[in-house]
Amino acid sequence: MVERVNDLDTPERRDRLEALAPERLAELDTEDDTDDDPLGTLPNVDEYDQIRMRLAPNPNGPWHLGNARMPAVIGTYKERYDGWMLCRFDDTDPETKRPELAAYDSILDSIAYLGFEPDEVIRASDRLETYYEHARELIDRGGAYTCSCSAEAFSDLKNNGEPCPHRDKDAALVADEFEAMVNGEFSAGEMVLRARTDITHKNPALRDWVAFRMIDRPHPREAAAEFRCWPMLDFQSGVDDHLTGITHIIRGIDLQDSAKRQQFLYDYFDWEYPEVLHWGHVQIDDYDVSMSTSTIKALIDDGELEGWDDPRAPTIESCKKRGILGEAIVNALVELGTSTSDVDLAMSSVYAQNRELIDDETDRAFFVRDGVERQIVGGPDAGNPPVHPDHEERGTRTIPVEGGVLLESEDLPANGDRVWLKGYGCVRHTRDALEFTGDSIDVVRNEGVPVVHWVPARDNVSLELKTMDGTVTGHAEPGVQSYDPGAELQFERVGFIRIDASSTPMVAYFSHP
RNA sequence: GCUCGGUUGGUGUAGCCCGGCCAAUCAUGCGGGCCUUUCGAGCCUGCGACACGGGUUCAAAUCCCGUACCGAGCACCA
Repeated sequence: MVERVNDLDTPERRDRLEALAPERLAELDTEDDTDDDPLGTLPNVDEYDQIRMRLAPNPNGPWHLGNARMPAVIGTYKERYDGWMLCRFDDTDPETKRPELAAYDSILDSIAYLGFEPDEVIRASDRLETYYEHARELIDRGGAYTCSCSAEAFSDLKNNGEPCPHRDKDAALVADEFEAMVNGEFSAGEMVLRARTDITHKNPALRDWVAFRMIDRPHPREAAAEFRCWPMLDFQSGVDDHLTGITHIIRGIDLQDSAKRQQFLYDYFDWEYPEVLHWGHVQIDDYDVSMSTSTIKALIDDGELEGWDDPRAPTIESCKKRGILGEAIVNALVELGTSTSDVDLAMSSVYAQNRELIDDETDRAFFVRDGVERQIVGGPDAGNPPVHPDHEERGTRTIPVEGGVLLESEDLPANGDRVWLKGYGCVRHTRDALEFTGDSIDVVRNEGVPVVHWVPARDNVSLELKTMDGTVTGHAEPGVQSYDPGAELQFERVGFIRIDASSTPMVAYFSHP
């Protein structure tokens, strides 16, 4: 029987199924409604009235493209499920990953550039009292103890699955010592509060982790500068996720054990842990600079990069300068999905997305790098290429040839050969000039005459083009002068660019081919 | 050392939970062709992948075991 079914082809099976069980066929047909984004569905969405997610950036510097993945994916899910999105600054380390005051705003700016707006913004450093209250509650429930072991001494015990002497401390003493921590009566390293998990747990990463520690250096935010007793990420984030009603957490595989650690906390408090997804690290091709906040910062400090918006830096600010839309970045990042394995983001994918978004609206212009000058002999006074080849209604540009033209040296034909100056006509290279031939466009179609871009030798605009490989100087056609900073153009046969400054020379950033 | 996770074409991804519509999706990339006064867009077309070995099964990308490789955690970082 099974073999006979296997022998049927798909339409035959459908026919048989329709005859036997039409309702099952309808089910099959509706199973593949797909969304317009490539992300998978979130787990158990039906169990929640509202999907609530959070971005949890550490404000220790401006964002790079990897950081953008969080708002790109979470923001996309928010839109799909009509959910709620929190931006929570996890700024609880004034020492090792010290927050940078300017980063709070710059991160919010980057999120906005990507096209998203958090429904609420909070800072962990505003919430210390809340964490203290929960720590007291945890101590009351027997879930934590103060410990004055050195990090090394505790690590040795822990690795052998042995408790430290402080583990069975009297609850009242724990409470007192914790208040002393809160009051700043200890210095860094002298005392911590540990979560009591399972000191013999087979995974050593979960054994009695630190919940609070002392930090001597004041927090850079004035409002938080007086505190010395700071929660660790697992405690702070665990409490906040519950209090803000987060239903779905998405975070990196480096935090794979976090949920397991925090589960002990949730058990003590009798809370329900949110759904959690982990994704791998993102690497990026095409850049020589690694996608790491600290690396980029170091290169800027050393003068290797001009700043966070240097086109060689894989940052959001640099993309913005280059005219790469936030939407293009988001589309490319969303395409990466949320797999747990490490992924490479191909910049060609970002470029393809951006091209699709801006191509139709972007005016065309000529830009000649390292120009070779030649006089034009005979022929009209000016060329008139279209503003956009697909939109005749947008008109034409007027580019004079009086006084000669500049061609890219590679485009200058050999003596005696012809070349078609785009928007002007066919010319022949004779000794030291270009003679207008009056040939029709058929010579391009049938005889293989190359088509090249050009600019007037005199009436042109000097322009510096900043690219990932350094700055290129050259000359643009006169009309480029009239574009304001922020405008995007396509330099024909060169690529898309964004005008950055109307100075002399003008400054533009190269977007992509 | 202990623990946890991963491996689908050049890149990314879908499918895996619930084995059969999978001779494996879509995008990007690269190659051809058409069109074209761009190296852009559009249209047509081609290239190219289930890490390896066993097992279960009528049937395995999908389930199980092992191997290899990659990654992560075992911080008083996030």
